[in-house]
Amino acid sequence: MARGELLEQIYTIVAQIPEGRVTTYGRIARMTDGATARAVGSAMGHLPSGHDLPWHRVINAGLKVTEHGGAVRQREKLRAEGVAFDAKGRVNPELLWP
DNA sequence: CACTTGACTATAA
DNA sequence: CTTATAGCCAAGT
Repeated sequence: MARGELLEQIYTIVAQIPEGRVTTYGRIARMTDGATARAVGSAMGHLPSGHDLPWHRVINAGLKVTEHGGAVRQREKLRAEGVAFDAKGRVNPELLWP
């Protein structure tokens, strides 16, 4: 399995996340054939300009948005899709996409 | 090629 | 709750 295909799998999976739902880096990694959570995070951080992936629906294992440069914008997008956060900034586990 | 940096996670103390 | 360790990968320098 070529290395670049893992990224392709990651992009494909992220593109499948339904609106209003979320998933984690680790889950995506498990869905691919060999990628790791770190690889998924790296992929999200190196997304080429002009992409159409719902990157904002990918959160960390703690069901929270990882603090990074676009975290605020990410929360806004999720909020706009109807994703609610609790007092600790955590997302409802029921919104997890398999 | 080596080294660093960063949207990760599980485990232990 | 926090730190620390270890394992992990991609892209940039």
